[in-house]
Amino acid sequence: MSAKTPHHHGNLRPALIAAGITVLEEDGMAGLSLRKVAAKVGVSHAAPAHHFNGKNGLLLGIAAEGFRTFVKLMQEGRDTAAPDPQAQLLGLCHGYLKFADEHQALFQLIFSTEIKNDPDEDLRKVSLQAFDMLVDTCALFEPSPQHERANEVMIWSLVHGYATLRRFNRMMASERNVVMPFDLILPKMTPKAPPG
Amino acid sequence: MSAKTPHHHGNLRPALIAAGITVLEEDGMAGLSLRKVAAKVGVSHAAPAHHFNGKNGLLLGIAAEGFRTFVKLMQEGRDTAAPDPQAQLLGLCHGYLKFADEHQALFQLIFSTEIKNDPDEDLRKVSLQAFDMLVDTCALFEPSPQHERANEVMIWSLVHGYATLRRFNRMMASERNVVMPFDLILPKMTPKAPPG
DNA sequence: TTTGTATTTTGACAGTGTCAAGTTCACGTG
DNA sequence: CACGTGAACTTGACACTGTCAAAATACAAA
Repeated sequence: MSAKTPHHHGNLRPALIAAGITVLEEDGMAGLSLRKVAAKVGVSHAAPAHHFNGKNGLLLGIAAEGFRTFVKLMQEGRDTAAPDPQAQLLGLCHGYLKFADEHQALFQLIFSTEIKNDPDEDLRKVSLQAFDMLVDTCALFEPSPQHERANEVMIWSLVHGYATLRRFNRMMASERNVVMPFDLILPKMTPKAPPG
Repeated sequence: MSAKTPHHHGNLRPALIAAGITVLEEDGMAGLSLRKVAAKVGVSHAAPAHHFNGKNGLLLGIAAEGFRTFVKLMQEGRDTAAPDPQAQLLGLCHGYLKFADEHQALFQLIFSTEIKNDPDEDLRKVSLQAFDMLVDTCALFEPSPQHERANEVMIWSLVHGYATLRRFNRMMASERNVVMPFDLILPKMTPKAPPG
């Protein structure tokens, strides 16, 4: 249980994840290598593989960390919004879009199939946390008469697709730039309790 | 202009793209390498790089081909649907989802930022073609009073997000599997001409 | 045939992930 | 205090990757 610097470096795991995120945001997914991360932290080239059981493990660790800031931004979006359901939902979505904008590589990574999701309980836990935020916010509204979860699926699909579309549109850099304020395409749902 | 087998192999470019797609759908993005594609076609390891100006070029070629079958499936979705606007839009979306389901790696590739979009005119052209299909189908409906393109953006966001969400949900394999028929979350829009 | 040009091959290089074997350190037990 | 014992890390090697320059090949035109 002692938490003093144990060996040459110390607690490598979090340092490697942090360095990995830095490399990812600087050089993108293609520039992320175990050896570069190792060099950035100042350890030998094979050290990361030992801690994460291969590159996939490092990606899992980075993705879990990415989900954490994802959840954090969505929470901040809600916290800074008015308490009525519509504003809460809009705030959540703004946090979602902020994450997609400011952490493009992480956003792509956490929704990527490049990672083989081993029984990494941490990642699954924090990803369900993100989904829970959405479910909780949608619970402020009347459920769709057609399907109990239709609201969640619709909102998540909308915001996720919109975030990806914006990225893609910017990437293609066509003259047809159709990005618009997100609340313009948010559907109307009836809140459970009147806003006051 | 002569199209006889010119050299050792012949028209390598399309063969390499086809092999690349095969490798991609079998081994995923991680297993796709220039050398493997070259071996599959039966040429030397450096031949692909010459035709595509590096790996990124091959990815551009594969992505363009992916967009073509993407457009094809959406077109088929419309063709096999009733002529009224709602059925046409639903058919288009079913083609969209079919592509995402049956060509997962391609779907991920064409919406990925891993590709540096050089002035590859072919890719941009065919990607705009896909967007046009959506615009044309949405043109069967009254435009949103708030913004001229709100319908397109909303529909594309919805269907794209839904496709990704399904993939992600399946990947995470949580007990919370919320996939449902897509038409349940399609918003109501008023068609321009009465269906008949 | 000769020339010319596009196509393909060959060989080399640095960088990658992974594995096996070694080294170094902290720590608990005698 | 000496001593192992095990975890953290290093070292060295291997196969594989993308890229490049130079050579060899094949076809078209003259």
